[in-house]
Amino acid sequence: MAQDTPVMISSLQDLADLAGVSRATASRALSDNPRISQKTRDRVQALAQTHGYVVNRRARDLRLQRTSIISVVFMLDMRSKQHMSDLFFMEMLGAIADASSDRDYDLLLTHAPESGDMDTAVNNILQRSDGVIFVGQEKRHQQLNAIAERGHPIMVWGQRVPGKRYPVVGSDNFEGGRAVTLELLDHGRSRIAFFGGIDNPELAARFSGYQAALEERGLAFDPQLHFDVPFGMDEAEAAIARLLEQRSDFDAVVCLSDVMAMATIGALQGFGLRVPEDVAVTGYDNISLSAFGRPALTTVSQSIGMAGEALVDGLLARMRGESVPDITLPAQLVVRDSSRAR
Amino acid sequence: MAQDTPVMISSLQDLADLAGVSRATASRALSDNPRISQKTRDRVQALAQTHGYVVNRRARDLRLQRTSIISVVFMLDMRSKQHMSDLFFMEMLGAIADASSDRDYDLLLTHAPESGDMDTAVNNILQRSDGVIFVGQEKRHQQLNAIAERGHPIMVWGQRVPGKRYPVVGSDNFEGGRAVTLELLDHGRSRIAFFGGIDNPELAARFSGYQAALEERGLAFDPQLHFDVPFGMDEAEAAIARLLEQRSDFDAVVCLSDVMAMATIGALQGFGLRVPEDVAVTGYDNISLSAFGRPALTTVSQSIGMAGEALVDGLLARMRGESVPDITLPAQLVVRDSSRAR
DNA sequence: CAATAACCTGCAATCGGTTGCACAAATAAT
DNA sequence: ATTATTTGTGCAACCGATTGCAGGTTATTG
Repeated sequence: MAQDTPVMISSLQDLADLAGVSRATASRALSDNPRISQKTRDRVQALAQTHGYVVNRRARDLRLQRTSIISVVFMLDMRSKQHMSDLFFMEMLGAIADASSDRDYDLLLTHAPESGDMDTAVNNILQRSDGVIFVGQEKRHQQLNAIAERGHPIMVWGQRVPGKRYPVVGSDNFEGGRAVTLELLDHGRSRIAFFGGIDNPELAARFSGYQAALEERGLAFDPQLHFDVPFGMDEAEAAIARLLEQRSDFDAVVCLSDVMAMATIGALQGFGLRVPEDVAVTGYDNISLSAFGRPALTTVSQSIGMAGEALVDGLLARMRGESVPDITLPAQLVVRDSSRAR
Repeated sequence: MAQDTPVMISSLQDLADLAGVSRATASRALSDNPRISQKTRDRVQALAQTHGYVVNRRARDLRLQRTSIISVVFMLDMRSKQHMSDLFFMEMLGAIADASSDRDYDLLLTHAPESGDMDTAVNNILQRSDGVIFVGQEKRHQQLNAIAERGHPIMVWGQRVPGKRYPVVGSDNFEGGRAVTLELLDHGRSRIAFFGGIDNPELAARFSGYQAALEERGLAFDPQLHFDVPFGMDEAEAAIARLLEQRSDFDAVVCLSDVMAMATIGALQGFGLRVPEDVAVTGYDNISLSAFGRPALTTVSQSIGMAGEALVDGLLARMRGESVPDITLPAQLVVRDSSRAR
């Protein structure tokens, strides 16, 4: 169990001494610099290996004028109570963490500044890290543009909005909204409500997809069937319950998130309606819990794992000064019980 | 003086030049060193303020032989498929992130090494950070002891196991298990099953609480009613479904986690049993979704926010060389519909 | 007015690496 | 054998802070 480790080495100097070379040579040997003979390189590297030497990243970073840290900022809309507990964000964080750790970058979690003072907050963040990934663009589009224009490397998870100056990775929200609506339309539903605010670009795109689907099937969009339901579960369920007392002239509901869909199902059932027999419900995000409700949730899967990688790789490219194309990941319909009576 | 010059200052040297003092004096002025006259301190600090100067943490850390980073390691049991998507861990991460950011430490997320080679992994982690918070001790108790004995600052979210050499913060798992069982017993249930493996100290403590409650009410513990259900939702639901085909001679189920409880409710309902009328179900963790299932979940709340603070503060104390007492946070019963027929 | 104490401030070393440049040794060309 | 190349290493400056120690002012005292 105790593998006999020889001398404990902590600095490059120690390693150099041990190898009988200078610090400079040792450094180059470790980084496979071709100017160092193969023999020396091998010897130094072997020595480093057996003595468990690893470079001090802070020292290296200091010299190289970088930090080896990527910041992640979640742009949550506090007002609407959408917060970290929204599982989608958590799963996204996991994906980004995996990707950045693979690429030898540390991850720094940061709050989005609640109020408007984004600038100083972002400056602080940038001083501590080499680049920033923003998850969600919310209504901060202008601020993101300003940051990008100052030349700071950033990537954004979000939607391609016109006039943006930063690269985004996003899923095809339009297509997702369209697909889920078509699924309902093509299985006998005709009065399809849409639950959720559309006050940010991603949500607006899903809403457009919903409208497009209706149109494709020759149905007119009825503004009465769009309800601005808050994101938080508590508020959502209460709001939906209130809504149901006034009207229930729909046979399906497209929800903006899985969490909201679960709240909706709860409210419907509490109101004595059966899902999906009386009202079909669909979610969005395909969070891991969505398969386990009663009924299991029909939803749209965003490729979160791919998103994490694309965001991190894109950011690294930005840091190298390269330009990065926008990426749209496929949104995939996942059909489960909540949309179809068996 | 009162003239604002938006000169961008990046190094301490710049600031010193601007103030007409040496780097040394500027450094001391910023840290309120009493050896610097009040007048000079004020002037330098004001200058730093107006020019938006902030120290380069990497440089400072290098000099001070530290990193200003706290690592968090989630000790997930990969075998049992309990993973990051378990919401409890996510909420815990959020709490730790908040606490450490308040204290000006960055957070480094790390995977627990899947296999046994914990030592080198931990060495790597420790080289990058000043201390480590382990969330969950699993079966790694010995390894944690070894790390602590080598003098590395660590804190563990877990249970006070005998012979441990590291400080823990945990919730009162015994009391939580006891409380939830008593709740069931005192509302008419008598054949109470226990779902979940007890192969780590925290879970074992909950199980002990369950047994203790039975005993208090004069009931014998029936080993037949303990089922080792896997943690992952897919596996859990499948396992429970299989189980139900063989037997259902119980009127209540105590589950080890909320996620597992949701799976259980799904399986029961799928089997045609009503919850809570036929079988009452309780969870553990009080994750934010637990209030919204049908029925809403009776569960035990662990004070995650407090836990995050206690873990971070404890770790900082360890880093200062202080000794830290174990902390047990209260486990609070949260009664909802899943345990009581209305 | 000179001597001593009390205060401020700056010099320079240090943390642990990376890298431009100079130089010595080995090899190739004349 | 001498000069021109190539090749392998080392010297020393640098990244941006902190801090022990010495030195220069000013205030206090005899």
